[in-house]
Amino acid sequence: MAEKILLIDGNSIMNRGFYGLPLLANKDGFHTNALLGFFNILAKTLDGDDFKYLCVAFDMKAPTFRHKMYAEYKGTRKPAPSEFIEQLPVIRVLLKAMKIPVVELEGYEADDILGTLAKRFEKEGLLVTLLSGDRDLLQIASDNITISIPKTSKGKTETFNYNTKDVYEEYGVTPLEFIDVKALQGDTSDNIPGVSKVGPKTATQLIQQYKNLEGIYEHIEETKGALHDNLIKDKENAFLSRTLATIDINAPVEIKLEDCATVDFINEESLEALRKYELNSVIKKLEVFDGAVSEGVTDKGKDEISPVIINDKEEALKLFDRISKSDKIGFYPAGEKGVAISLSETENYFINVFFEITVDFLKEHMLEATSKIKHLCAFDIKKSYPYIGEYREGFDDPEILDYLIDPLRSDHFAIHIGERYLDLFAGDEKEILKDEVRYASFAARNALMSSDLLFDKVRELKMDSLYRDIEMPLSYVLYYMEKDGVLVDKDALTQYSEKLSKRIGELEKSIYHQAGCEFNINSPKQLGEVLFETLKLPGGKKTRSGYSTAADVLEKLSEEYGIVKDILEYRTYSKLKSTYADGLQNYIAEDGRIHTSFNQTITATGRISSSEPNLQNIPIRTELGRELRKVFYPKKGFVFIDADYSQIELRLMAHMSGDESLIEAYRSNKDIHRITASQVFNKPFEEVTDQDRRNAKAVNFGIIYGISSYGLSQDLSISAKEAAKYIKDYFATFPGVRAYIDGNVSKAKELGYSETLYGRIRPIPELKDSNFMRRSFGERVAMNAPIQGTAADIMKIAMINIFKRLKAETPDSKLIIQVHDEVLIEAKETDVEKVKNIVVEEMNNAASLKVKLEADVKDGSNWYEAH
DNA sequence: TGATTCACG
DNA sequence: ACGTACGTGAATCAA
Repeated sequence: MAEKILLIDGNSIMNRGFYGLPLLANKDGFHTNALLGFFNILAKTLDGDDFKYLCVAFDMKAPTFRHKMYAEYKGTRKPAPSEFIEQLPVIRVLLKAMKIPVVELEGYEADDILGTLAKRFEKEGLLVTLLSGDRDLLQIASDNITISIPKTSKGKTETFNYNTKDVYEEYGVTPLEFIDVKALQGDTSDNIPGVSKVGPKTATQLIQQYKNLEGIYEHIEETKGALHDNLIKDKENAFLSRTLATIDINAPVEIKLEDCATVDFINEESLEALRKYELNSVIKKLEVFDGAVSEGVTDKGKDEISPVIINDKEEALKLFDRISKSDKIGFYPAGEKGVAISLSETENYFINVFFEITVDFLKEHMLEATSKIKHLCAFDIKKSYPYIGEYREGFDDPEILDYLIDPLRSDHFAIHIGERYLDLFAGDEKEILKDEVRYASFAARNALMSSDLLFDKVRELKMDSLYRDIEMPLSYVLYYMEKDGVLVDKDALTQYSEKLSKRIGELEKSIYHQAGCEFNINSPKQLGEVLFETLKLPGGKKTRSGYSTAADVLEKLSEEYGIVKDILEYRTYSKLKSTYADGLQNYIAEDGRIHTSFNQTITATGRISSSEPNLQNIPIRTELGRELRKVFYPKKGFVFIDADYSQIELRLMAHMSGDESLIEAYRSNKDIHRITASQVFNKPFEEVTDQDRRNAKAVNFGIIYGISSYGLSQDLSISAKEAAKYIKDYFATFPGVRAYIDGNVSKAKELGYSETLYGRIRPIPELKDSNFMRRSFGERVAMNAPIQGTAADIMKIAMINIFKRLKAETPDSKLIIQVHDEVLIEAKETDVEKVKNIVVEEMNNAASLKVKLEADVKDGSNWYEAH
């Protein structure tokens, strides 16, 4: 069996990677999608074949200058985007670190280098695979040289392989004849003129008949008409084109075969470099290919953990004693299985739930043993509170720390922190998560080892106060809210569901009747076909998968077409049924209550999110949906108290911009949208119409979201021009607002992130993007994030204070739900007034701003009444 | 698994 | 000129 070598067209494969993957970036905002794509294709090619040798060739010319792949983009020679260019030097650095040989030659394209090497190594008896996105290389194909062309879309790579016969099957000519075909047809993007009016079909046919250019011109009389004339006229061009199209297989490449031996991709130097660009998946994918000739460095970073397993009560008690004498521990509970404890990098324990060691036993003794501990570190610390007691100074959660450092990431968990900060590679995350004991052990130890490191970073970013005074105390509040949960009336939910079912059945019938056929109304695809093809309603295509059937599209048609009206109603009803009426049932626990998760490390802006189930999107905007809130009710002897901030974001806009007119508008204590309308539209307050008010309200929202005339025009169903006028008038009225949001954008562009009043950061890599759409998105984010984020910060402060005071003053009353600017409390009937006062006071005083914060409060016997 | 749709702030 | 509002989570369909 002959030995195999893999030759790679570096620029071309980078290019495939770049356009095949979304614009990924590491946390510094440096784009990495071409790099990642390159290595994914490499790994896929290496997988399932056995290459002993490997080498990558690059063009020496600037990518803006003339190589075809950059010009593939529509004939005109667009310069490659900066996001791509910045990755080119990096791939060279990475390959060098990975000891993968790179060949570049002044004045030669990668094609020439690859062609030369392919032919040379073929002669030496090797089997050659040439990996490129460029079909020009097909002329090199032979029985021993395979041209491998990967196609990447949506992250998935498919590869097409060509040897002589494959080229023949697809193009009807041999690889060598392929050159002459191209000489005839030309290639505008490659500056190859070819022969006028000769395209792929004619070119192929001519070559099939006459073998090559010489053959054609020997039998030139056999050709007829315009083709004949063009062939004669462009004869010189044809031969010139062939020269241009021919890959040079005699380039002065000096690399020797032994230099191309694959040794170890993953070594200390490459590990560091790959991590810097956060290409961790690459490490995993490529290290498996090292093995054979590896020098043993690969295993160095491999993380194995073998905790001491404790099944014995006496042993457990001894460990609890050691814990109580420790200054610092890492902890992670594994549900019903036991707990993991880490005393140092190498002292790791797992206490099994076993025989007389029950979960309660563990809780009791852990509480005792940790009661005086100075420093306790735990991922997802909410889970640990049953074992470690109320939050206090000295508790750390690396997950929260990492979230503060970069809220855009979605991997703040133990395994990833190990990889990113501790150089510990535990292996496949999914595998580890299956083994709760193993995961808990990693989590306990990694928490212990990473917390200080992460805290230092947070302190450098000036978020230590945000962390200590807001996020950590809040984690305990959230733990309690989850634990307490909310009562939900299961029977009422069932009744509601049945009511919906009835109407859904009627609508179904009516829709089928009007459509003249039965179909799946829930399938946007089928629905689109029925509406726009069968029934031929106006309203064309929108998405790439077919017709858009979104509500805003259908609403335009609902006046005129009964079926559309029914469909919209059907949608509303089936949404209410599946997501809420039926969906919520599955979450009602033994105690009759729903215990949602309040997630603290998810959102980009600092808000909390709620899941399993999401209690932050319970319907309210329509009466039918709002009814659903009646199923949330307080336990006997209790009432619901609901408080929400009145326009907190707009008030923050007033405060943070310092705009005198807006501040004054708030101080006047009049309806803010009406007063905005009066000032922007230049009318006396009393003459403002309801339509004026609606428009002003939409503008106010737009301002907070990062206004654009188009967005506003969509919202108000007006032209972009009219919307632009509104915006212009708004900024003329409130010049301070404009200065402020412009300042936000330029500050964010400078820093790479935006910031809240309390120092929370949100990175915005899109601001550096060369793509207009993505960059504009970044700008809107820069306008919105400080406002939305500050509102979130303030609500968190209020929650902490409400929690404290309820505990001290009305301990039976509990904070149970938060919906961004609203909190719901299950309060003892006898405490109603007290609780109302506490909540309003703490919400209003959570921050002291240039305009007052105002919370509205209400009580009721269910959520419907209280809000 | 990703796209679409829609519930909330 | 480019094509859009900011932030979430769940259900469903169609690969």
